[in-house]
Amino acid sequence: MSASNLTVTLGDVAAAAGVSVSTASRALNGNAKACRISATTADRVREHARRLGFRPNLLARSLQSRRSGLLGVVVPDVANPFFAAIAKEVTRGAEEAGRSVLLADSGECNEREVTLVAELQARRVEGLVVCPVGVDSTHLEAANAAGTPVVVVDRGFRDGSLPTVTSDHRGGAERLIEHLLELGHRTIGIVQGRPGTLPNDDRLRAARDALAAVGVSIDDVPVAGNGFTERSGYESAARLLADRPDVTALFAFSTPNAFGALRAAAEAGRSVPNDLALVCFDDVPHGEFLRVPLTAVAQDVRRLGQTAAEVMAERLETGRPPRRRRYTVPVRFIARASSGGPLPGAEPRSRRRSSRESLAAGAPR
Amino acid sequence: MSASNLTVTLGDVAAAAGVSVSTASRALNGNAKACRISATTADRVREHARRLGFRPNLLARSLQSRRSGLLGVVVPDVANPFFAAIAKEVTRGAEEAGRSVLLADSGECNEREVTLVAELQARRVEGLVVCPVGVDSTHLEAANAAGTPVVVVDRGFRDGSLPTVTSDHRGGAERLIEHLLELGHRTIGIVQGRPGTLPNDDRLRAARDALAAVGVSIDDVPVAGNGFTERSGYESAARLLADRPDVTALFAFSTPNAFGALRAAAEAGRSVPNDLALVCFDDVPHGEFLRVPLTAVAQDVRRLGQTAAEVMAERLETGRPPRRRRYTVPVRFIARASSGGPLPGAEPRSRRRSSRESLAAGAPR
DNA sequence: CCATGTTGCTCAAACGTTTGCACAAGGCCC
DNA sequence: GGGCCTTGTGCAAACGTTTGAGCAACATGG
Repeated sequence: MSASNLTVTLGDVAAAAGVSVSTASRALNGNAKACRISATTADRVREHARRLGFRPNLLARSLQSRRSGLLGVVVPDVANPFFAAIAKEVTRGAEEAGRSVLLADSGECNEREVTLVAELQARRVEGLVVCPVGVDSTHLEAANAAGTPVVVVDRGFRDGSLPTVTSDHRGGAERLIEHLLELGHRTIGIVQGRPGTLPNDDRLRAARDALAAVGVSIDDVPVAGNGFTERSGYESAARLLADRPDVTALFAFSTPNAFGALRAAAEAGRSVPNDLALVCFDDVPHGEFLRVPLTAVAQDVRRLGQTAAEVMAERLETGRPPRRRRYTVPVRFIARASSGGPLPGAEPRSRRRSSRESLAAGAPR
Repeated sequence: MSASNLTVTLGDVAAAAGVSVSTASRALNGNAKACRISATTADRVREHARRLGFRPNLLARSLQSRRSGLLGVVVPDVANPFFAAIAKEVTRGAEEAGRSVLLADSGECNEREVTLVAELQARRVEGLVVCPVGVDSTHLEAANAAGTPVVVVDRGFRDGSLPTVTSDHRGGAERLIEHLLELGHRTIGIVQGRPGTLPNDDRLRAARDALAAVGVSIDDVPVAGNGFTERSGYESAARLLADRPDVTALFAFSTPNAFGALRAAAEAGRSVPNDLALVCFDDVPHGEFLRVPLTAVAQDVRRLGQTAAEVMAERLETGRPPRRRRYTVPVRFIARASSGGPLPGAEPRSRRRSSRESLAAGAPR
């Protein structure tokens, strides 16, 4: 009998209860006391609302209150577990604050991202959490300037004013290179992701710096790759291994990159880790069940999402600009089998700093 | 100069152009011709709109047109790649139809699902695509009856009227059991997911039927498990292996279940596939790189999502009830190493029907 | 018995659009 | 030169809420 009926309006409830619309509104919105609605009237209104299955129209409410209760989330690929996890945490945060999430998928296309952001603005989202494609930020800067707070996650922009949440790309890359150096590697091929994006370039720079610190010239660091995909990983690793047969280790910038490299290595007749060490940025779920468990640096995806949600929440609640411009989430180094043991004939380097290591290859947790 | 400004209203544009709001509205909405707005006026209005950075307020538009342009999507866990993929395809479909997606995460909690559906209805979504927790469907039936078309994906309900898109759970389970039977297995332990859900129960029934067809009594089919999680897989497999040392094969109902079973097997001192065969429903990405590549039945997740999107699109476009009540998406059987070779001493059964097999273990694609 | 305060409610404007209808001006026909 | 169609535009209502201001009725205090 009290099945919800979306066509019942506040007016209908008011009429049924024999009061005016305004009284009905106040009675239902809890602040009955403050608005001096008698308890009996309030009860009567509520009773009729229930009976008619009244559902307030949030569109109307939003229009009137100028608060849509909507948060826009834009990611390059929802199906990618990385972004899915971020979306999840942001959604959770938004819902805690009573907001709903409008999710959009840019498909790694900057133009689409621009369109989507405009669309979300048109829907009057109160804020935007964006994992940008990373090419251009003018639309995001514009939205931010126009009063829609923007928080950027993962891929950021070197300059500009947008608060940005990222993993510690530099620290992670440095850690992996140091690991390889300790094992005696000096000629390390880099299977990079999408050049020009902040995560990629930060990792690349950190890797080069770490190598330069032990005297490896920048020209002795072969680099290839043009995307975070398996295909790019495969092609660039194949090229790298063909051009520079002297590389003893590969550093892949993503797990798909690493899987591609793994295939390329197999086809080049180099077995991992015996003939070639492999490390990668980003961990793979169930990594311990892989034939060659991958030494990796794991990003704390949930914390990335949570941090973004928090930064956004604070901006929305206080109305202030964000405290900081950059929020860096630590990564976790996990040594597994793919990096192998020390190179024969290499004197192991001493570690410069300590760091909590994780379990070894394939150990059940 | 033409930076978008969300506070600029149609009224401002009209005033700037020296026309009435209605004229401005008609000029901007393209139907200028049909509404007999002169070309010069239309241009002038557009020019001023551009200059002022006018962005129509979609909330107002939605309210007036009674079409929110919103589609609600509810899944139990966005971070799960399976649901993320579904969300992606549905999002894509919605955007093609000019709608945006409101995404909600029920966290496998039925109560939460109920709340979320209500919330989405309050926002006047035009349709709901739901991967339900699967316990109860009254709220979904109610929404559907109240005029918000509902399409159910993955977990459905045995009765009721909601159009439902699922994988061919029965066919997949049957195929895996037949595979094991061919290899000579007769005592097959079932590591099930969440009992009571349609995918689980369909798979279970099909498995039992397939076994019964070759004379294995239902009492000789050990079953354990209470969730699609790794933990449940681990615990139930451990129990199964302890209680019934005679099982020669396990059928896990999800990849997490399978990983759990793998750990349990290792701890029980049984190596896969030599001492124990293992097959599972659901494929794992990069399955060929696993130490023990898993024989599996892969769901076509994208097609699940696409089908849901299509069914919803047709319902929304035509306004008709769905053509069918059940849409079944075929699965793909993939033989890999985890099911091992024929049992020693077993006469291999002949296949009853043919089916396209996929590549063998670990083959590069 | 009048000023004052409190209680309980209604009126009406506003949020930013869309859209049916009316209306003025001009051209055309007879 | 009056009727009529066409063209271009404006008025005002509507969508379903919220909310400030106003107004009776009644109690209170002097």
